Amino acid sequence: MSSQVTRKRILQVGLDLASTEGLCKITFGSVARRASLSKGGVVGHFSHMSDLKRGILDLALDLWSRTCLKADTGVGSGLPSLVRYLNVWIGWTRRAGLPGSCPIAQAVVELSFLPGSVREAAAAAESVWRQTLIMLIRDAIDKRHLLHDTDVAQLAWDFLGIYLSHHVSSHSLRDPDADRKAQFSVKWIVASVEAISGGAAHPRSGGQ
Amino acid sequence: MSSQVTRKRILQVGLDLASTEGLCKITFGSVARRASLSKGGVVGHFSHMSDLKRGILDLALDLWSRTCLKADTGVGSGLPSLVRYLNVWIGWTRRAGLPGSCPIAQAVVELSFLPGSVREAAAAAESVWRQTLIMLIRDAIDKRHLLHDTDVAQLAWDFLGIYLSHHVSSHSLRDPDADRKAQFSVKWIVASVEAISGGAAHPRSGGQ
DNA sequence: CCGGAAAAAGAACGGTCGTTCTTGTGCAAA
DNA sequence: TTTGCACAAGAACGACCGTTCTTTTTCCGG
Repeated sequence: MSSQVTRKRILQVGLDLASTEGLCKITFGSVARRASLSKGGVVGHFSHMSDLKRGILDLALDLWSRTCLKADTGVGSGLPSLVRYLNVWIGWTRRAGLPGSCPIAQAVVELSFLPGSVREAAAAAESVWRQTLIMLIRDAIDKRHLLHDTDVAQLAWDFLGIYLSHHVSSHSLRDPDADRKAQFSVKWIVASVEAISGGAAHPRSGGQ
Repeated sequence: MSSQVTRKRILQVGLDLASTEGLCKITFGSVARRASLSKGGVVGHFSHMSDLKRGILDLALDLWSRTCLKADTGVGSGLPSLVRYLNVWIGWTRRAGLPGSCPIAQAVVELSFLPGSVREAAAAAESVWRQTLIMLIRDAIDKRHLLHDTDVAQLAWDFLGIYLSHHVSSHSLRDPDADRKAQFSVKWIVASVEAISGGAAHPRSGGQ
C-alpha cells in the first residue's frame, strides 16, 4: 500500500472520529482500530500526536472549503452570495457527509485551555471563517446591498456566533429546532442591515 | 477537620480548576494536589468521579445564582430587569471571582459526546439559564416593554447564543473586544424588540 | 488517659495513553 | 534469486488515570 494512500485513509478515519467524538478523544489506538491498522502503523505516519490532530483539522478545513466555497463561484455576488454562503455554512457537516458535528467548532472550544500547535490550527481555521465572512460582507456593502456604515467586524462576529450557537444547540443540547432558529436569526440580522428594507418590516415580530 | 468543610474546600478547588482548565481535566490527583490533600483523601469524599464533577457543576450554578440573581431582587422589573440581568450574566465569572472562564458553558460543549450524569447536569444548568431568560422576557412582555408577539423561545435562544459567543471569543479566541461586541449585540436585539422604539432607529448602523 | 470512630494517607490494581524501539513483510531493483 | 528498503506490526517503557484496599493519623466522648 502506498504511503500517501494510507496516510489519507488515516486522516479520513480521524476526521470521522473527531466529528463523532471530538478531537480530544483522538488517540493512536482509536484511529488505528477504525482504520484496521496497528497502533505502530499509525504512529509511523504521524510520529507526534499533534501532527495527526493538525492533519485532521487541515482535512476538515479542506472539506469545508470544498463544501461551502467551491459550490459558490460566480453564480452571484453581494448580498445573495452572502446569504447563500450562510445557508450552506450552517450545518455544512451534514451536507459534507460527516457522521457527527463540526470538528472545528468543537476543537476551538475543547482546546481553548492548553496552548500548542493544535490549538493554533483550530484558531487559524476560525480565522479563515471570519475572513470569509468579512470578504462577503464587504462585497455586499460595495454593491450597495448592505448599509454603507455597517460594522463589518461586528456583523461577522454575530454570524460566527450564530454558527457556534447552532453547533452547540443542535449537537450538545440536541435541540431539534436548532436549524430553524439559526435560520431565523440569520434572516433577521440580514434584514436589519439590508440597504433596501432597512428597518421597515420588523422580522422578529409577526410571522413565525 | 470536619468532613463538610473539607468537602467544600475540595469543591471550591475543583471549581477553580474547572474554570482554568475545564471540567475534562479534573482528576482526583489534580484536585488533591491543589487542595493539599492526598488522592485517597479526595476519593473518600467523592467515591465516584461523576460525583465530584456534578458537585463542581452544582457549586458553579450556585455561584451563578448568587452573582446574577440575588443582586437583582425587586429593584426593577420588565425590560430594565432583563437588560440588567444580561449585563451581569455575560462575563459573570470575572465578577464572581473565578480565575478563568465559565465552567458551565465549557462543560456543555466538552461533554456533548459521551453521555452520563455529568453531561445531564451541565445540560440542566443550561436549561436553568434558558428558563431564567424566558421568565424575564415574559415579564417584559407582560409589562408592555416588549412587543406582544415576540417569539420568546427564539429570543432566549439568541441571548444564549450571545453568551456562548462571548464565552468562546473572549476565552478560546482571546478577542479583547468580546465584551464590547456582546454588549453591542444585546443592545441591538433589545432595541429591535422594544415596544416603544421598535424598528424606528436602527442601532446597527449610525453610531460606533 | 484511653478507646473507637471518622478522616486522611498511601499502596496497589488493571487499563490506556504517547512514545520509542525492534521485528516481520512485501515489493522493486540488481 | 537475492539484496535493499519502505511500510506495517508489535512489544515495551514510563506516566497517569479511576478505583479499591489497607494503614495511619486525628479527634472527641468516656
